[in-house]
Amino acid sequence: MSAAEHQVSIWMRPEKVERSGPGRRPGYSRAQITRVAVEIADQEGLDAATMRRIGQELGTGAMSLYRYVPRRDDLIDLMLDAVVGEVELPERPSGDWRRDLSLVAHQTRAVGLRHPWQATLARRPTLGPNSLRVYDYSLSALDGFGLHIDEMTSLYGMVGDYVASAVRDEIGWLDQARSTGMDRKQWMAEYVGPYVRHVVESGSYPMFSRAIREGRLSHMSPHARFQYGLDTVLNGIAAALPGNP
Amino acid sequence: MSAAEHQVSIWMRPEKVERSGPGRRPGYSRAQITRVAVEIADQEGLDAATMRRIGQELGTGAMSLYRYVPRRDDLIDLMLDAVVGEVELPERPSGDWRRDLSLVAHQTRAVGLRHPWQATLARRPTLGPNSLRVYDYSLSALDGFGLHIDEMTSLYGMVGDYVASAVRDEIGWLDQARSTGMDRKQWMAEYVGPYVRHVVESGSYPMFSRAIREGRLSHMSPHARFQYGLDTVLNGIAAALPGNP
DNA sequence: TCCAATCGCGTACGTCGTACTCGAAATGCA
DNA sequence: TGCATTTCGAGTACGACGTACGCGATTGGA
Repeated sequence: MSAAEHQVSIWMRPEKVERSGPGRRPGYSRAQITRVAVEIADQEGLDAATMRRIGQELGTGAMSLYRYVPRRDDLIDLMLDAVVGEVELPERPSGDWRRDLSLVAHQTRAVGLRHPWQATLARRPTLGPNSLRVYDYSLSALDGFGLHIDEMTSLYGMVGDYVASAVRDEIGWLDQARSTGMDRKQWMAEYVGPYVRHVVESGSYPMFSRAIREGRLSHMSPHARFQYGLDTVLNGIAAALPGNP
Repeated sequence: MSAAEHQVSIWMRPEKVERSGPGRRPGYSRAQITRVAVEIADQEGLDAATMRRIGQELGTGAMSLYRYVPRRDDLIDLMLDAVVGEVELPERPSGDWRRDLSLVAHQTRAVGLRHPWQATLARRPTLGPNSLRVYDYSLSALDGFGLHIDEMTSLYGMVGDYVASAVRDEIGWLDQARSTGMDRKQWMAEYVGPYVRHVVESGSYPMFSRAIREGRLSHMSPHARFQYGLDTVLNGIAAALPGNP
């Protein structure tokens, strides 16, 4: 029982609130712990957000946190949904699906860049309230075209997958830049360059070589590159919507 | 210097082979270590593939491995490219792009299910030889339609992102089933059910509720579900190819 | 034969998540 | 008001982990 219980996601084990009865009152809260953990992770990376460190930042010890969160992994789930909460969306979609999905995509990217640690976490979709809100907004944007709910899910999935992957890639470059002090161009020239040149000259990978020689994507600004890929995805969605050329 | 050196990916630090000169000859190899690590990870998860455990399986200690691999993270890169090597592809694409990309997608899914640990690793695209081979095959399939190389890259990215995300999702359910002894249906009914019902009944997430009530995706077989999403992506690509209705 | 390079690997350090435990604090009820 | 009951805060401790360091064993060339 307690073995299976631990597998249950944090969303099904709500925080006890406003208990009435005897016993000391809690001095902290999930939200507070989560906030501190996010701050540490933002500044020093997810690995720095250890239980000990979070406790220290709160003026307490590591073990106190376990009154509020069953395991560190669950805390990370809380952190993920917390940052999704920063995605700013209107009450409901505008009616222009392309504009709405673009908004979600750009907002999600912004959050990702603000909290780089979340990009490296590939996990099952969280069912937290903020994630559900974004999901619902996005699917609403695709409603009204006569599509089956499963089609909408798949189409929105394309956007979500693209954004996650693009942000992951972008953050990879930022990390590289921060840890080596070189920007993308320098890095390419001084480190990857020789290796890539070797690969290209081997002649074994003609398309990769073309991408290196003719590709413009890697010379574009991060924002422009993101937009380029997003347009590709949105064009794919447009083709699936009846009545949209 | 050595700080930056450590950031360089494993692909730029090739294994010393066939050294001539004094010194003892190596008793192991990167390939051998990688193979053992993959076997352990397949059977017991990536966390079980510790340096100590890999050494033990080879009849040696943990520190011996560091003669071959700079860091455990680099070993994981090697493992990733090694399993991509299991993707079976013909010498060159057939000319039917949809068939070719489907093949890559299904092969990649098969590899992912065979090595579940790889799904949880979200990292920058590896530049290993096997990964390059799959990349080149896929982009070749999209060649000849007059598209710019960047367009091909973006279109193939949609497939890659979808497959990665779908496999991750599928493996999430398999893990859940293995660790709790329940299949997806049981799990839904006994654990997630009450929570989902609560979410649905809150009325705050109408599209999520519709997905729960009307959605057929979660009732389909994993293979069929994968194919459904893949078709959505491939349809999106078809729309981008000139001359393909 | 001897030197210098390389390998195998034992030891040890710092760090992590977290199980266990118990005194302190806060309440409801007598 | 005093006490029984319940919950919280947090110190201590354990068993992992990755890996820095250093040394003896092995090897080929001079």
